[in-house]
Amino acid sequence: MYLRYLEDLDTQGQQTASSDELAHLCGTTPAQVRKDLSFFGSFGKRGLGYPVHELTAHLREILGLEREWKVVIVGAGKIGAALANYRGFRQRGFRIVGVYDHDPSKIGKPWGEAIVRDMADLAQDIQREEAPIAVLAIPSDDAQDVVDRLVGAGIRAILNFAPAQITVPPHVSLKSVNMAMELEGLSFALTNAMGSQGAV
Amino acid sequence: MYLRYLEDLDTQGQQTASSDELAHLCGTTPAQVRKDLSFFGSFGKRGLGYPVHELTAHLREILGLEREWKVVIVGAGKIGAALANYRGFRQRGFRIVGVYDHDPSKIGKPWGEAIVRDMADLAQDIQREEAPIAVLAIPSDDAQDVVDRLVGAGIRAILNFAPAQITVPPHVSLKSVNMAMELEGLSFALTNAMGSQGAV
DNA sequence: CTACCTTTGTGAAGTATTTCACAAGCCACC
DNA sequence: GGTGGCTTGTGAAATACTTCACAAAGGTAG
Repeated sequence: MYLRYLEDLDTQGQQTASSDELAHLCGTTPAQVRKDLSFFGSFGKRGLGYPVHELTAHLREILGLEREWKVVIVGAGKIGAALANYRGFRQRGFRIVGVYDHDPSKIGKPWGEAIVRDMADLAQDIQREEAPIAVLAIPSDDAQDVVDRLVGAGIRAILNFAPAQITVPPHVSLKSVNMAMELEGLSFALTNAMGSQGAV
Repeated sequence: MYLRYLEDLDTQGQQTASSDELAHLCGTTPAQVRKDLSFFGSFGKRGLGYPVHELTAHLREILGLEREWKVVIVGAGKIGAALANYRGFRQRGFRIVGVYDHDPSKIGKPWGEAIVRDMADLAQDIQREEAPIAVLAIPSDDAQDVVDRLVGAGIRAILNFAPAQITVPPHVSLKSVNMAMELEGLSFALTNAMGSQGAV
């Protein structure tokens, strides 16, 4: 989060930013900003603040964004399309090297810059291309199945959009986004605590 | 999260579930399950576990899912399409009453069961339909602008997919999902702590 | 009806996270 | 080169969250 705002400040030509300013931008507190950043090192100058450009570079390094990550998208539906279209991925060094589906009516058809490939080839393609990250945009029923295949093929990280609890071995990183649950959280906020809380 | 698995168990006809079982399904601990549920009341029977069907109803009530929520989608792009297509929303009581865009080439065209409307009409439509929830699926640049208009029209909750920090007055609930940040989290997990952590 | 097995609900203990508060350091100005 | 106004970095205090552990039930079998 800090990185995004620092990049904005950087393109605006701002030289330094105080923890107070960053806190305001990110919706947190100055003390939190300082503690967070101090975990990785001592980047600021007392009396001045943090050097925007330099800190940006540091954070990109810390997050591993200096290299390019190859990503495969599994599931050529609407969510997959939205993700493939999203410029932010490429800007941040994530290159989509393949899109997969098992629907014969989709396989072989062009899809953005890529062509939809058969999910049956997924495992060997991952090994050949050595893509470490997969984005899962398929129905829940197939999710764990596909995950197991991805893990077998040597995937290292999975971003899951299927509303299912999936399990992976400890050496694989997993992050799940569940849009229905997000809306339910809002429903809860509206039902209770009416008018008492803001951002949740 | 508990609700989703309880609904599964319910359709499978299971009568009761122990905190241990729920913990396993949800990837947490039995003590955590009990503490979480006890916050809202005392639903279980000692020696037996929790009554699946009854607890499901309780949770739906607590989350405010017994009523129907009207939702407008702002932005008729790929993300908007993915969301509108998502059956889970309707199943959970979220009814999409309108889709808006400011692109003249999209306005008036059919879009799923709805027709894309002009964003200029957004404010008055919200007031007329009294939709309390908006899903924001538009580019970041316009996000805060549109949010301000939504707030002015009396929106009560916003689910934001634009990768921008937006601010709302305290009586409006806000939840943001940022897909680039999720991937960056995975990049971090892969760069550091190689092979030491699992799900993040 | 009693003994025993199971599982909840919950204070207390243990961790983790956030906030406080202030010494140390940097800059600018005189 | 000293003085004063800022701002960081960081131990310590405060707060929040998770886990432990066990008394208080509920059920069952004999």
